Amino acid sequence: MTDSAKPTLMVVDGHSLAYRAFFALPVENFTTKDNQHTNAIYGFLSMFVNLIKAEKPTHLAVAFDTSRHSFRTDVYPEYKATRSETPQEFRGQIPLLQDCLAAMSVPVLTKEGIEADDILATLATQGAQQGYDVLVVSGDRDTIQLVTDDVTLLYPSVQGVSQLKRYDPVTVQDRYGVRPEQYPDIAALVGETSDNLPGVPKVGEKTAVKWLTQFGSLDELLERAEEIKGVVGGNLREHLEDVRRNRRLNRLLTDVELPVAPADLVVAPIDAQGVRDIFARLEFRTLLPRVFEAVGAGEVADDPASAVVLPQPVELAAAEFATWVEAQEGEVALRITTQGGAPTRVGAATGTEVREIDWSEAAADSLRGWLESDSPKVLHDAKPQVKALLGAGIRLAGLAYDTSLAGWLLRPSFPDKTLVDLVERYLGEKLPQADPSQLVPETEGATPSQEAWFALRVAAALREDIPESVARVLTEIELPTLLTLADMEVAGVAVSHDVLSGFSGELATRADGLAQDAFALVGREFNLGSPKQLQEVLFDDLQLPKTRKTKTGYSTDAAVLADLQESNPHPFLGLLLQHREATKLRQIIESLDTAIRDDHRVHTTYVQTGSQTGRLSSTDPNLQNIPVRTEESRRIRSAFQVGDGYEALLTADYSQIEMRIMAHLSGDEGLIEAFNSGEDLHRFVGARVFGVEPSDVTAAMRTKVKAMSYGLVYGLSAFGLSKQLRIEQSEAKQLMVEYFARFGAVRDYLRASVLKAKEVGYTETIFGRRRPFPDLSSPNRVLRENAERAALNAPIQGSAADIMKIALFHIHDDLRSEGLASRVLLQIHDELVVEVAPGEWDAAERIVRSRMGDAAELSVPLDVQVGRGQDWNEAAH
DNA sequence: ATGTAGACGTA
DNA sequence: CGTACGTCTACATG
Repeated sequence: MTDSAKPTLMVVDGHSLAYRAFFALPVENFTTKDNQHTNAIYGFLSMFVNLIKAEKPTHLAVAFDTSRHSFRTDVYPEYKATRSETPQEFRGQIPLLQDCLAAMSVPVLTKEGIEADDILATLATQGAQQGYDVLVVSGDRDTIQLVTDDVTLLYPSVQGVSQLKRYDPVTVQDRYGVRPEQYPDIAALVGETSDNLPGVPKVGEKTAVKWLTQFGSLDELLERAEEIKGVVGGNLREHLEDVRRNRRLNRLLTDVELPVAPADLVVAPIDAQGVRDIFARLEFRTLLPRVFEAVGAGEVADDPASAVVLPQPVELAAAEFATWVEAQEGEVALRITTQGGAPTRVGAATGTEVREIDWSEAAADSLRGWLESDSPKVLHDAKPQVKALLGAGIRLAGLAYDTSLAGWLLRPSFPDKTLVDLVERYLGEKLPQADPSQLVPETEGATPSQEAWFALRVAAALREDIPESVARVLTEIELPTLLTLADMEVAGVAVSHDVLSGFSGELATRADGLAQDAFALVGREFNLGSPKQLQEVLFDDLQLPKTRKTKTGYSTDAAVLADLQESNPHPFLGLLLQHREATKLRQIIESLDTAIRDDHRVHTTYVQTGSQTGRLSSTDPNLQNIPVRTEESRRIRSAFQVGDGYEALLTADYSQIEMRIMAHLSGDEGLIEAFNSGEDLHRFVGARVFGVEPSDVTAAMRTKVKAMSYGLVYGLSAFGLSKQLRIEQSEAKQLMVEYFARFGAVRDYLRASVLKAKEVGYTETIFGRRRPFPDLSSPNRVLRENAERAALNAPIQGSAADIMKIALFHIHDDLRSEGLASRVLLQIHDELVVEVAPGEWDAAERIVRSRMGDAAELSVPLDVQVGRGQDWNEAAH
């Protein structure tokens, strides 16, 4: 019925609709891993994008209440007073919802002391006067009064938030029996319980409509109230003032002063990256394409790129290509495409020109000199390219910049690691990509040299944004580490298939036996590996008490099973735990075994941008989580063996590096003394905390202070400590008090460090690596406290990561520069595994000890433990 | 085929 | 209600 020539203004009551969504959607399904509830946000946005898609408004705004206080509460303090407190879980979602809307370029309107519906009423009135078709979207019945021929109300039906009922003057008349502008008269007579506005007793909608029809208007009715007979007549006469008050309060303001007019609310292009970022944080996946679809691809603000003119690649012969790159004065960007780990093409770029060639023997020969020279080169994600060159016998040097690492250092929390992402974020352009789903792509992807050209420009943009200290972390730590990691990945580590498969067979037999015993106990067979089926068995068949709740049911993890075993001993529990252990070990062994390559070695990939703190991560397979805790699991480590042509494995690990960093950063004299005394740390701390001689520290005391010390680094609470140690919360609290009485500077440092982070918005390691923490000032308590713990940990874990990286590449470089064949194979956060060539043990040990010990100048020594063996397990002692 | 939840391995 | 990771299985989606 809308006149397509007229613009459509849609105004939405964000508060009331989000509130309905909050109750409509089960919170279990809408909680992020950080425990942020998102049901109201999701429900609102879901409905919102449907609306935009269906109604295609040309102008758009969402209004929110500021607080419960408004001019209505000034007039009538009891207004809405009976409403229960809006839950914190709901209120916390509103700022995030507003962030989403901001990213979608939707104006968010609020005004102190004014309710959202008054803003709606004002805009609707103005819009209708100015020739718009107006759509009011609200869950508050009072907005019915706004309906006219030009103003339509969309009101959520009882079925749910996604169903909106459309009210025009005819529908209102049909449903309520009065014209829209009379609806407040009915509401005034009937009253509104939810707003704590009592009406006339015994008067409902029917009576109210009858009276209004009979008298023509509310004023007339109140004037001639004497004419109404019976009990209700009496009631009306007794409540005249209430009705007048109700009518005053339910009249929406149409003259609120706003900073915007309808014309200012024209639909704007969305901030595509901003929407991606916040949706990623809220863990919305399916919503993203819906938003983009609703706003229409043409409306997305990341388009202007098509206007960028790409330099056209010039294909050269190998010798000419080498001459060209060698002739360049400044940095040259480089992009080596690979297939199966071998180079296929090479592209090079300066700011204005691009050149490329196919990879070939001739190309390798011509380019070797330049590639191995110090001439500065800029790459995006250099490591796989460095590895491909190593495979071709070329060792890349002169690595001046890696845009992937730089992007990560600047924003470690964002997953935009591809060049496409960086081009979009830092250049606001689109890197042309061929559609991989099409055999004959409609759009040409960028060529290698064009990608290099983009990388060079991204590097320039990143250099603008990156603070000095972070830039130094890139050039002085990350880039040399990258080259070291490439060598480590290429080297791999020898793993014995025979050791693994023997163990795997044993475990399989054992797991089978345990499963059969368990089935016999329960009286039926089921899948022990299914948490769902397991719950039935534990809580229905065996009638064990319910445990800790999870999103989908009750937990069956090892900790709660151990608790259950204590409170309700049952032989099934023991079998289950043993079965879990056996199958877990077997699964680790299997995945390791399938990762063994033809050279009998396992080649992991270190993800240098894989953490937010500066640590590495390891994938395909992950060699940083090989079991070690139990005697049995260490058999897996004995499968990691010294390779052919080498003499021994050397392991070197930092002892208590995080506590040492804490001692250094806090300057706590007690802790510094502990490390300088040479005494066992936990014994020393235990002696101080419990006021006994170090020799009198019992095992129990040591366990307690050890847990406390480690917990400190993670922001542990008395609650967490009591749980971990299985002691009373009061005792944990007391332990913390005693601990801090002796080591107070530690607490002072931790407090000050979080406070500083809140002030500047980021944390910093000893070497200047930064991690942003926007959530430290979040009004949402869960988000804020999570951020506080992470912020407390980040400088400590991050500094340890920095120190290890520095030691790692120095060891790597020293081994090479001394012409040794020994090589570093693995890094497990605070441990290195080195494969030592015959006759090189002493040299290797010397280099490892000195480089690890001297990696940083702290106020306490960096202690390094070195072990030697034929396999990883043996070398660990 | 792809994604999520629960569980669990490491520092 | 302790930080940082990766990977497996089962199971629910498409």
